[in-house]
Order: sequence, then structure tokens, then C-alpha cells
Amino acid sequence: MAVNLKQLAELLGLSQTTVSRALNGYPEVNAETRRRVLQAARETGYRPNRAAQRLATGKAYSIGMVMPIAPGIDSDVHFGEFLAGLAEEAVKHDFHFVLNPSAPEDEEVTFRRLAASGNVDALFLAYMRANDPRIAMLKSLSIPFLVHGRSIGESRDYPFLDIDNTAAFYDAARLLIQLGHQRIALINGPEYLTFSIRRQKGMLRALSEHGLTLDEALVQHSLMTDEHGYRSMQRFLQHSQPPTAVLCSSTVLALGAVRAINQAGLKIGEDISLIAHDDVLPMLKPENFSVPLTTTRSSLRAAGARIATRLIGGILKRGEYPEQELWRAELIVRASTGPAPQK
Amino acid sequence: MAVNLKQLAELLGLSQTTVSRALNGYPEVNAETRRRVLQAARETGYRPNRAAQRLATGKAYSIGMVMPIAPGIDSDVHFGEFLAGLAEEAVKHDFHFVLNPSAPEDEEVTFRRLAASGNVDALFLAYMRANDPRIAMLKSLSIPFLVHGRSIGESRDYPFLDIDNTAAFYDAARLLIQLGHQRIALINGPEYLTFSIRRQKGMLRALSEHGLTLDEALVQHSLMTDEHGYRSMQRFLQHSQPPTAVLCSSTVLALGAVRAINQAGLKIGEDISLIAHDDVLPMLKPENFSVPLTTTRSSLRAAGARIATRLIGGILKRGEYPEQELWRAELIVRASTGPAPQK
DNA sequence: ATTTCCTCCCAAAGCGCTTTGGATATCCGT
DNA sequence: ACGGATATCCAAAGCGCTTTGGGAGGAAAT
Repeated sequence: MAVNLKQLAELLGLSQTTVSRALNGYPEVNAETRRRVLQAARETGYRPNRAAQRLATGKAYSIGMVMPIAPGIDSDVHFGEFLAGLAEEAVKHDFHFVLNPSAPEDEEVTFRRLAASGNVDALFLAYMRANDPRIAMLKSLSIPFLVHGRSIGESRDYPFLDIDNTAAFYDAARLLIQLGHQRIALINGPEYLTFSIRRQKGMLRALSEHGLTLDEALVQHSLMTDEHGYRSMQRFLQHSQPPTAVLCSSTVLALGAVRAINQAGLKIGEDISLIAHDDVLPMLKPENFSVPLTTTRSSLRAAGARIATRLIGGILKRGEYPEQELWRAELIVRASTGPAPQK
Repeated sequence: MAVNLKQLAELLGLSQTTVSRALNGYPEVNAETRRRVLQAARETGYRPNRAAQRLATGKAYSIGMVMPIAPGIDSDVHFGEFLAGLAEEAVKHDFHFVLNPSAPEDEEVTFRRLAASGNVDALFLAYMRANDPRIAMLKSLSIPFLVHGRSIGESRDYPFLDIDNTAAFYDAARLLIQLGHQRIALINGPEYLTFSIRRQKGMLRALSEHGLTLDEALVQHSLMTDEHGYRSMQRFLQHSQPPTAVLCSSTVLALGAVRAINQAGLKIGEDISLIAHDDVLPMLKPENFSVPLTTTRSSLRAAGARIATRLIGGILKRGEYPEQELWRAELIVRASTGPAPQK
């Protein structure tokens, strides 16, 4: 059924060399010949044998991923969504994955082994922290890599894809301030992750630009689960001066926060405003909340797909991709934000 | 640095053939020779080139997995945990993954493509439903596969790994009945998944053996999130005759249920007893609940690892594995269960 | 008219392994 | 002592692709 290069070449009355070159876009082949080859390939459904390509080129055609198994990361809902994007794109190009579950303390060893194994052409890195030691390590490893997120405090000379978390939460906070809110709380992700740090920074900037400050009692860091969102919100509401608005680092956190708010008998968008960051989890759409949520939106799945594209493109040397990308999150206003209540 | 077969053979003064055979356990090689070969392989750190093996044997040395991207599955916390087990084991044997995200309606096409691609030696299947059409399809595909869970209503002649959900919830329900509970509720997973069906069945059996029945109003099916657990429990508590005990299909559901119970001012283990199924999520330990949870326990990660082992073992033809395994969940009693309250 | 230079194509080597089809040597029974 | 097992090893082919090192033929340059 499946044809191979040899058969295809025979069929066309050409040599394997020429067919291979035509298929792989090398210049030394006549335009008309290339057209014929491509057409024949299409008609016969020719698919190059990856094992043979791997052997011949020395490339692995697969990308390695160290899957952190620290509590609260591997089982994170956000992880599955990101992975789906990555995998979706990889499959299109017939790329494989080497998933390497690893506890944080073993990560360095895992990375080295993976890079040395020859089983992967590129590595992927996520869950960035401030002064993350892994990027220096990866630079020394002489294997291409791509970072999801950015470190802080490191030089910026490494390829990454990140969203502009600072700007996102700056925008969100500014909107709340413009609506008259003065006491704004923050339910953030884990404090050691850079996206959390940057979101807080963006929020702080907006506040200070308007002469406001951030009350430490109105900041909570935690794993991004429903339950933690609930508890954080509850704590805020018990404060002698509860906030009139809250920023949430995830719609998952917001889910809990909303519950706490409802339970306290407050009305979202009136008594208290809420903006959450929306990773576009198919399971949890902000427009389906009982009071539709104002969000800063950036699709996690799309980020996964983009990372796969860049990684694969780099390996295949097809096209040029920017080394660094910073996506802007969209601020989408729905019903959960409203003017600050009058005292 | 890395030696290949040829070099290793030269080093030993043997032919590649002999070395290869010694390494792969073929009989026609002298015991002493084999010892020497194995030792040399160890000392030089010889690792066979997978691409070459793939080309020579036609095996892919990788296992395919269709990752369901239906809402509430891919982003499920349980998914990441299971995947970690699978990946952990695969990495040990230098096996790759081909993750294929696919919407349910495209699954059949995806499976066929995957099987035909030659990129995988075996397929893995999960999230089983009653009369699941996928198993008949896979049987027709002439590629080994392994099912996590079991279908219902299909003939049983396919390889699977499942836990005895019926027995688990039978045991759990029986314990509650022995403690004097008469009105027992169930917070279950999605109703179309077989584990949910079986758990309910087990519970029903225990009830009917003691002349009790299951009030339909005391059964809830939903995605296994905190939030759904909360809502389900709330609904039960609003009932004119609320239950005195509850079974939960996941500790994640239990998390929400506990919150609803606390909120109602009831004491767990006294006013209301609770047993949850514990998948051993590292993030959510039943012993860390404010009132430690009685559970039926079976590690999801271990199941993932076992499935990888069986799949890989089958491909490599190393050792024999049972075709079908049914794991027994352990019933672990903690403080969340107590005698039924006196009226 | 001869040389040089492209353009376009090909034969063959090689990637590192497995496997087929012997070869050689030893040992057996008769 | 001799044909036939048996045990142990090897040379070489082959998996399906990429890539090196030409080579033929025509256009351009001298």
C-alpha cells in the first residue's frame, strides 16, 4: 500500500536523489520536474519513513519535555490544556514527544540525560521562576530550547514565548481604578512563578500611577484551584475594609472567588467587581459564569501550538521565527465589572 | 563518545551479528561470550540507536494515545496524574509518545490514521463508556491496544486494566450501612463513563442486600471538579430528608462536598459520614483534609505506569503479562466515617 | 571553435541496526 | 573412521532515507 521513495522514483522515471531533493525543496531541480514529483507524491500518498529519515539525518524529529511532578503542577488543569495545543501541532508535523516526568530536584539531571540521549532535537521549558537556573543550564547544553514564559533577573538572550502579564494586569487594574475602585485585591498564582510576579507588578504600577497602594492583606498567592480561590476571597471579605474589586490570575481561581462572594450575599459587578485572567480553558468559559466575567484573555492552547510550531520550524529550518514573542492579552469587559459602590 | 554496535564488536573482536544477538538474548551465543558482551556494553555505556532499530525492525518503539479534548476531560486533574505514570514508565524504556488530541467525533479517524501511520506499535484507550464502539474498532485495526477501564455490554475479550469499581463502592457502602446509615447519597462522575456506572452498581448491591434502596434524588453525576462536588452536596442538604452519609467518586468532588457540609454547620464523621474514592493525587491527600477522609484507594499514576509496562512488554515480547487485570481498591477508614446519628 | 560555467540529474555510499544464510568446529553414534 | 547433529560464530544484505561527488548537455564566454 504505502509507497516508499524508491518506488516513487521508479514510477516517475527519476532517481531517488532527485525525488528526495524535489520533495525537500532543494534548488537543483527543475521547476517542472518538482511539480511532477510533488503531484505524484500527493497522488500516491507518499509519506517518508521517519525512522529512515532519523537515521539518515541524525535528527530525532521529536521534542523533549520535562513534565514537572511537583504537587500542584502536573495535575494542574492548565497543564492539560497547554499540552493539548503542543501535541496538536506536533502531530501535524509527525513529531513525537518525549515526556519526562521529573521532580524539581532531579530536573537538571533529567535535562542533561534527555539532551545527551539524542532522542530529542529540542527542549521545552515552562513554569519559569525568577532567576531560574534552568535557562543557564540549557544554554550550556548545546541543544535548542524554547521557554514558555520568561525568567526575571536573567539576561534576556534566550528564545521565549510569553504573554505580557505586566501589561495585562496593568490594563485590568487601570480599568478598575477608572471605575472608581480604590481597594483592589489580588488572588494570584504561586509566588515563585514569574507570571505571578509580573501580574502583581502590572497591578502595582497602575495603582501607583493613580496614587494608590496595594494593601498586603489583599494579596494571596496559591495554587490555581477553585478551592484556593474560594479561601482567598473569603479572607478578603473578612477584612475590616474589604476590597471593592479583585483581580484573579485564573478563571479557576475566579470560580472559587465567585462562590465566596455569592455566599457573602454580595452582588458581582455591583458590590464587588472581578476581573480574571482567562486562559481559554474549554471547560470554564467566563461568559458562562452566572455573572459573565470581565477577563484578560490569552489562549493557553494557542501558546502551546505556537511553541510547537517554533520548535519544529527551528529543527526543520523552515522559515524564520522571531526569537522572542510577547503576546498581548486582550481585556474583555463583561458584566463582572462595574463602578465602585458609593460608601 | 557514544559507541555504536560496530565499534563495540570491534572492541570485543566479535562480529556485529554476535554482539547484537548477545545483547538481545538470542540463544545461539556462548554463555561466556554473552557475559563479555554485556559487560563491555555496560562499561562503554553502549546504547543502541533507536532510529536504526526502528528502521531495521519496523517497530516504532512508541505508543499512541488519543487525548480526548472534550470539555472536562483533557483539562481534568486526573488526566495529568495518569499521564505522569504512563510517561515515567515509557521513558525508562526509551519509548516515545504520540499524543493525538482529538475531539470525540473525530476519534475514529484519528485512531485509524494513527494505526496506519506506522508511527506507533500500540494504542491506548481510556475514558470507557458503556457499549463503547471504540473497542470493536480497535479490534479491527490489527494493532495491539490496551484499555484503561472496561466497557459494559461488550464481550470481554480484549486486554484491559481496571479497578474493581463495583467492589470498591460495594465495600464502602456496606461499611456505611454497618455503621447504621440508611440514607446514603452518591456524588458520581459523568454518567456515561463506566466507572461511574459500576460504582453506582456496587453501591446499589450493598443497599439492596440490606433491604435498602437508593433515592434518585440522592444521586448526582457531574464532571469531577470541586465546584460540582459542592453543588451536589448542597442539593442533597436541601432535601427534606438529607442523607446521613455520602459516597464521592473522587477526592476532588469530596473537597467541594466537605465545603458544603461545613457551610451547613454539620460535622463530618458525626452528623454526616463521607467516603471518597482516592486516586492518590499528590495534590490532594485525604489524610490532610480537616477531617481525614475515609477512602477507597487506588493510585492512578500506578495504573498509568502499569499500562505502559504492559504495552511496552507486549511490543518487546519480554515476559508475559495477563491480558486482563482488575485491581482491588483498598478501603481505608479514617475520621470522616462514624455511626449514623440518632434521630 | 574551444573552453568555462550553469543547470539538472544520477549512482552510490552511508546512517546503525537486525536478520538471513551460511561457515567452521566439535561431538555423537555406529 | 565417517556422515550427521549441534553449538557458535560471521559476512553481507537490507531497512528507507539523505547526501556526496560527479557527469551530461547546453548556454555563455573567450
